[in-house]
Amino acid sequence: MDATLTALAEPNRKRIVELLREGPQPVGEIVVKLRLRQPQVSKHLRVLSDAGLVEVRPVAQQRFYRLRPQAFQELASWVESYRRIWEERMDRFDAVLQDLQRKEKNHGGN
Amino acid sequence: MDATLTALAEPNRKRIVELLREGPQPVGEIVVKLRLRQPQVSKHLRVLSDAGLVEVRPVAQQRFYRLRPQAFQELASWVESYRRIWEERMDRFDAVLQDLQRKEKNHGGN
DNA sequence: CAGGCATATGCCTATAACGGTATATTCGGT
DNA sequence: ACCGAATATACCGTTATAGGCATATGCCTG
Repeated sequence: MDATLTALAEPNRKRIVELLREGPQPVGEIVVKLRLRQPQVSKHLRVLSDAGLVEVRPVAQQRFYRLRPQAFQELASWVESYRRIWEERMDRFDAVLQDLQRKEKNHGGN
Repeated sequence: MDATLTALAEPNRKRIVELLREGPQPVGEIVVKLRLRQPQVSKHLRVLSDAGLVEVRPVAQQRFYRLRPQAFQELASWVESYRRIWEERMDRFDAVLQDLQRKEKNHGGN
């Protein structure tokens, strides 16, 4: 998860990922479509690959990269774990705070 | 979205976010629970705040931070946009590749 | 209004990571 | 076996960012 987030945080890497949504692509095509230098693309793909976000399939001397569904499932379920945050009525901020205050005063703090 | 991902990519920042899942906390409590120095916590909170991931509410000289539901909703829906990736049968990697190859050969490539 | 908390900010240093260019590697075709 | 295409790796310089420490700011209490 950590690696996933780090990988996606880099703008060009995120662009690559978004491009790959269209389907598997060889490195050279990514280079052209995103106007990046080939070595940078290879490096970014390396990071994405280490993070488990993409995988490769060699075809002749080309290497096709595609997204790895599993990584996105995991990311999705991590984000889901925050669902309660926004489903529980969170606009009661002040009420919650007053609660906390009260508890502190009562028994000398947590 | 970019800012969101960058913010979450930093390990200590992610820790803060996960801690805040338990509810709003003043800076000092985060400092203690996560064993970080106060200035770093303030700085990380600044970044999280700029990214819209958290918001503050001052109470006396304390400042309570809490997660901002909206940010997580947006993150969730970004991840959701990848759902088709894993719902479409993606194990047909090779088939897809053969398709691509064919097209290239036929009309001199895209 | 002085003193003390809680938090934020400024400045510095170190390190990680990106981009650039050159080069190595792998594989297919002749 | 050699050559060229596609991709990966190595090395370098630069920059962004995190951590550390000192200090400023805001607010409550006596």
